Amino acid sequence: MKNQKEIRDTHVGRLLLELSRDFIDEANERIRKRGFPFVRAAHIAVLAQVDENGTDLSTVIQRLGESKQAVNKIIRRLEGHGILELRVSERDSRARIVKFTPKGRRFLTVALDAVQQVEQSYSDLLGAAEFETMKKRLALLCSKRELL
Amino acid sequence: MKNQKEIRDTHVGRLLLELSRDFIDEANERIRKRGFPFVRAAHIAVLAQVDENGTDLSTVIQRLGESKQAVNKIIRRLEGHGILELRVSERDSRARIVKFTPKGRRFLTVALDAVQQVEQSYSDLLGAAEFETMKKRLALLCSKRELL
DNA sequence: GCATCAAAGTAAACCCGGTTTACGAATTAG
DNA sequence: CTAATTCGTAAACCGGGTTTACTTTGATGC
Repeated sequence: MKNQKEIRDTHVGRLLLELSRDFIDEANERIRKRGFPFVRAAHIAVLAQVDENGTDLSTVIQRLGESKQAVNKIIRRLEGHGILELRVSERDSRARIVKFTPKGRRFLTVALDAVQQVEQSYSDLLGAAEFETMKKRLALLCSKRELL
Repeated sequence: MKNQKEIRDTHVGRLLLELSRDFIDEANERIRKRGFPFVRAAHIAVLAQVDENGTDLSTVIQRLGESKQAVNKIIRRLEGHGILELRVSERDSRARIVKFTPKGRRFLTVALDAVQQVEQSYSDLLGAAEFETMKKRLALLCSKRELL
């Protein structure tokens, strides 16, 4: 029989939120130190949807599930930082293709590096085996929730 | 040997972020339907730091780890919605005490209810035993990270 | 007791990321 | 060809966060 206080402190939503913030903060700090001081959480979310060889703006937007205006703002900002570039599609002159610039590709490597480091530090804290099964369950939960 | 695409899609930061957002969205939707349509993620974070019998504003702020101005804004908004009230401390006339109003206490019950429902739905998806061990590991990770 | 310093809270200006409403321009369907 | 749809942009706004600066009150040293 849990009291209110206990629920508030220990429910899984709080744990997930706290850890996801910690993860992002930790990763961003590493990225900033390696020459990209402007990095923000929102950037990472967007960049994760841009493929190596470029992606249609509209599909980036659709994958993120936010309004096209919101995504556009972030992408324009990243363009301003020299990470992304936009080209007009040959197929459809309304459409835009989002691509990494050379600097953007460097950014990407740094970012993925940071992510792996933080992930490793988590794994160290928990032990590799336990960490892996935890991760598998998170992934399972994620995929099941997507189906709604 | 993972390729970049694979890392981007499967690192634990993404899983945590996705799930925590899903959890909050799900809980807030339930809360909105039960008579508190104004609820926002930031409210919940703040309210979680206010005890049954009231808490010093300064300790709420300190527990949240954000600037006092930011927290003040949220609290004023919650005051405007009739959820919280502020009183001057008897001990220190600079200080303020944050308390739930009667409506606020109703809100709290609804919110905790919603949280438990969502948590239960997660547990159902994963199986109770697996869910519990996952949660324990998340909590462990959380507490170890706090120590820095 | 007083001067000084620290702490609590507030105010204002600003930034970032998201929304809605509205629109132009290009493509597709009928 | 016309109509409807899709792609992107613009502008106004909101919520939540920051920094800088300030008042009021309390605590400390002397």
